[in-house]
Amino acid sequence: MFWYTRQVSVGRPRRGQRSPAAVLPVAQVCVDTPLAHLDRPFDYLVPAELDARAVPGVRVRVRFAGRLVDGWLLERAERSDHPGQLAWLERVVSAEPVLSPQIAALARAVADRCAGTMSDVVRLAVPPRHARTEAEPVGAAPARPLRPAAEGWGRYPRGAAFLDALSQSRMAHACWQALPGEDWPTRLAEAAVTAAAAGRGALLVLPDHRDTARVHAAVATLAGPDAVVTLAANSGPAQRYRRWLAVRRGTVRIAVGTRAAAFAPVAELGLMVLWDDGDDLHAEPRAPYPHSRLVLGQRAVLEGATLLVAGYARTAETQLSLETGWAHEIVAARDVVRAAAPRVTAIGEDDTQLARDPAARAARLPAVVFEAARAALSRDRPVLVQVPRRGYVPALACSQCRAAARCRRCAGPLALPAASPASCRWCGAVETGYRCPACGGSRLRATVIGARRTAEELGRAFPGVPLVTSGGGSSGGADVLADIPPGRCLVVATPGAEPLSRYGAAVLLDGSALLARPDLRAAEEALRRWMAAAAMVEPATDGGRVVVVAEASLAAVQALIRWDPAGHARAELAARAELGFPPAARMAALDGAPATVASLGEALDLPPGAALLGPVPVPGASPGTGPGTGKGERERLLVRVPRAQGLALASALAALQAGRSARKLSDPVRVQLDPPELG
DNA sequence: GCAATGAGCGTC
DNA sequence: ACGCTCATTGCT
Repeated sequence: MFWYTRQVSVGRPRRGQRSPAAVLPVAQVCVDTPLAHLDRPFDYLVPAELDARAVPGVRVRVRFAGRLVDGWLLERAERSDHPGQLAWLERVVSAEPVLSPQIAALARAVADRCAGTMSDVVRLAVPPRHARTEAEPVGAAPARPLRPAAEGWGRYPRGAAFLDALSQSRMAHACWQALPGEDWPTRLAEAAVTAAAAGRGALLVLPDHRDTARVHAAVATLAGPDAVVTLAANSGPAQRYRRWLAVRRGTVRIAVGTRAAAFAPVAELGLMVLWDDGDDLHAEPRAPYPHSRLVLGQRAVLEGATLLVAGYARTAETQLSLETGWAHEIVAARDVVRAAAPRVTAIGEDDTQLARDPAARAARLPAVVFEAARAALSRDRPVLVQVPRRGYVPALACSQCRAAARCRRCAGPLALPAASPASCRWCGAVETGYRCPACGGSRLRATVIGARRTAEELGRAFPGVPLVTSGGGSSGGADVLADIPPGRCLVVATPGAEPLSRYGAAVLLDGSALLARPDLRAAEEALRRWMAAAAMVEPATDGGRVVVVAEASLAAVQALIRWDPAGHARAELAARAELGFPPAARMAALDGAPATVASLGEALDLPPGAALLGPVPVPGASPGTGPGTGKGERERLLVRVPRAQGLALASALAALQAGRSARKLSDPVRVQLDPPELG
């Protein structure tokens, strides 16, 4: 029961004059505080003079524990359940309702699933205000576009039905495996414009700016340049806010962007697209670490919009959504896939069958690689060479016979930490006098550097052919080549930095580096990157060839050869179910100081079926060497529960964090649900 | 026995 | 960073 009592003005006599709004005098406010135990709405009295502007969604200033803090007005109410006296709403920062009821509900749902706080999620969802931009006149909503023809979806048996569902605003969650060589930006644009033609909004979330630009261009081609905006953090605060406002105000119906755009307040949302959900750029690095897949999945449930998860490859998570019946698949028939795919050949790491050509022989090129490249160049086609990204720990091999170098003590892989002697990655033993057990050679070479060198050697085998490189620098993608000159050319690129082209052949040299990663997703990730590169190669019928340097017996290699992303995802999901790993189970990683982590087990009120694993050293933080040791040492406790207990696990972890923040424990514990990297 | 002072805590 | 509670202190 709420009773208005005139505030006794202690020290602030000027405030005594305020009176509350006549109707709905209570404002429920989400206060912007980092404290987990305060993650709930707080009630404030709306003074009569703020009545008109204090609408749900506006930014407000309130007095909270004495200090003025930011907040978001969630709802107006007739009364409060708070037994004490209410404080006044101090200020409505702007009239713009930036946190719509839909996005507020989404932020709450995402926070609940990630064991995070609503204000943390709202800060990810709502861009910083830019007052001058807010005051600019609002544009008129453009006319509805016409439903596009979209014949391109005809190659997929359920494609037409999917577009029909969109045009009738029926929900139809789907997972689409694009054919090799598919003009996927145009297909996605067709889907988005189909939704827009039905009067609904569309939101397309892509891993990086290059993909975003391609989809933006495809939508603009179909529906005009005013029909679409790109929401990007790299375009300056004014422009960023202006575009975001255009989406919120319904001036633009189609929005594209990277992971922050997953929260974009698109009006009357009908379609959401997530492209290449296996790309780790979709994982938000800021607390509470929501993945775009989770955000869009929650929105699909809350807002009744269709979610389309699309890519060449398929993740185990997406496979699970198919197997539970939540989504249906849109895939081409086997013979259509075969007709579109290049011919894929796998050669082992130690394949010593060198080419007969003298130049290729001098460059130590395997015959298959040389032949594939030569054939493509003779058809005046570019050749793509995919090399590992920087940052992978290079493994060592005998420089003479290329046999993998192994530790004498434990047979673990030898590696070369920066400016130090070779040592074992498993037991740490230092190897000084290496002798190859296969050929007696005494010199080592780094296989990853060797791959890069192979790319150079490839160039030497084809004198006179232009050689360009893309990616691989430390400048964070600034050295990525968008296009390449037409005609014959050798292109050396790191995964994700491949210039757009129709290649005659591709050589995938990063196989061993990718597959050797001690990560649960290594195989899935390798296949995803290989398919992204191989999809740019001409079909086998036109002579397109792909050579992957990896053992043909590996499942990921087989899936590439047969171009079978669905089969690989099925096997991956089955394997994870067997091991009790996500997405078959739900896991949480709790990172903190060793003493703290050790005590977390008892502090948790875990749901039934929960298991604790570890503690283990936090992956990525190399133990024993480097400056990151000592007091900064961190350990990780893993908690695993059956999938059905995911929400219960998250709420137990939120309660843990609330308890810690209430007790003012400064020593932080990082909680991450279904962490993307699992040793 | 009780006011004056200060530390701790919740936060509307 | 404010205002509340509650414990301690010091004086009558």
